[in-house]
Amino acid sequence: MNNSFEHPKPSLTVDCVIFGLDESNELRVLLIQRAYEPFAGSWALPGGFVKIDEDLESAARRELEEETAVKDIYIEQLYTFGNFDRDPRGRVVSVAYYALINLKNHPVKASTDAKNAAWFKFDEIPELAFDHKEILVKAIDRIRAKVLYKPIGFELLPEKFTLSDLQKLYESILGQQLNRRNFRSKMLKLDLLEEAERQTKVSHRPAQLYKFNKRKYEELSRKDGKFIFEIRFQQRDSKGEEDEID
Amino acid sequence: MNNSFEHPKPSLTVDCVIFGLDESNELRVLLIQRAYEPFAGSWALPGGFVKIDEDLESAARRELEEETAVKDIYIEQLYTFGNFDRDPRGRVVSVAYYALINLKNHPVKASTDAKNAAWFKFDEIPELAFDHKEILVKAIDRIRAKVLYKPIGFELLPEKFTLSDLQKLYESILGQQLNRRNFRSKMLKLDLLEEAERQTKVSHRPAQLYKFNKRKYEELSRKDGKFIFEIRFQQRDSKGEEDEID
DNA sequence: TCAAAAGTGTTTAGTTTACACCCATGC
DNA sequence: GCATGGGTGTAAACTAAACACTTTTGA
Repeated sequence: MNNSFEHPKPSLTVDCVIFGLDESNELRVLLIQRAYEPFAGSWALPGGFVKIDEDLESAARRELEEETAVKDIYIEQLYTFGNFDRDPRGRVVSVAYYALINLKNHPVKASTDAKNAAWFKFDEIPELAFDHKEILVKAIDRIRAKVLYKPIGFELLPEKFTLSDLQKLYESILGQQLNRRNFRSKMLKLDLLEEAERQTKVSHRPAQLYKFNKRKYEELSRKDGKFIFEIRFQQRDSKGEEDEID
Repeated sequence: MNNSFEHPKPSLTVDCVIFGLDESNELRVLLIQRAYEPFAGSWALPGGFVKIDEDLESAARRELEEETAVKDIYIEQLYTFGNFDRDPRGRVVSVAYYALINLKNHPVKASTDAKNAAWFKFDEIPELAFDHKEILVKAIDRIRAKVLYKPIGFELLPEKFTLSDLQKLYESILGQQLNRRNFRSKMLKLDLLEEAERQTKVSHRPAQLYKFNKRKYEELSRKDGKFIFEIRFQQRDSKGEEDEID
């Protein structure tokens, strides 16, 4: 392959918005602290330049692993940011990816190119380098919309989880309290959760653990034209808040 | 701005998937016939190289106008295609855009870089250059999904249209027959259509013409948390087809 | 008077919402 | 024995689906 076009070209980068859940089932995002200029010391999304012989998604994975040690995850393309003034170094177009990961399976440590890597709560996000705030906002919008009609939330949880874990996850992504009984019945009616064992060693009634049956979900999506995964609640003319007080 | 990064860079292009409706309310896509190598003579999506000081969306608009004379339309980013072997000339990453346009307001003519430009029905799409077939498929998937929860269909219609026009549009995008009475009542219940005059000079009962009230849609989307635009039909255990025979 | 498309209402089934109390465990 | 979160059922309101005949016009 020759690659000798005449005209000047933009540089091409990838950036990754990685979401994870913390111990209390709150959504967090993975940021790195930049080691080099521009924006040295600032927090930013992990990412970097695409190599000439590398697919975009591979580049995203590589940069993510290089900077945070997170690897072997499922990522999805978010959007491409290409305003001509978005990078002080010159014309840089960035293809953004996002992923939802299970925080426990993917320990984070800062490595090459990054001074530091850490998980941030949404309400504690610092100023970010470049237009990374805009990218992050777009990613949040995307998962908020997507979680309603695709079972992406399960990517964030360990293999076995309780319905309360799942509900807190939805509440955290949607930024909205959900009614417990309705959440449970809607989720169970989808018939995509398999019972595992019960919890042990909790100082309250032990909860049922479930596993998400991904295979079944995929079969239904393929075969059954009528099957729709949908988790959406509307709240009738919201006068009273929350779940009732017993 | 300096733009002197050392490493070799991919080239960056934009491609446009433009949808329009023909006289019989069938969906079509705008293709050009390439004037130059590679793939000279092949049909392809309109598009071309991004200039160094040009935003991505501007590039998409410029290329579209250069090749097809279509201009002043609302376009939206679709996806970025960057497999390293997608272009025989070397490494080329392409940011794809899509748009839905009203065919009558935007006459098409081939110009610079294109031998020819024409609207194709979905079942008559020829072999396309590069990975443009894949881009097109992704665009169709996108509008099929989006038309269910955003009123994008109206972009395809003239200002005033009948409910039958609108229904045919939905049927054409979704590839599915819809029940006329249910379609009408669902659409009217949204309360986003304004009555205009009636049809004249048709050799059957003249239909009511409507205009889409975009302002009202936007207000409701902003203010009313409960408001959801949704046009989706499920068909109960599909035994009988079509509308009943009178 | 015919052809062609517009227009309309109701019943039924299914889904969504709202809501309050008892249960099981560890400490 | 108490604190903590787990677990459950139902009635009422609403929404979606199915379905057949009459109307209006031009030719």
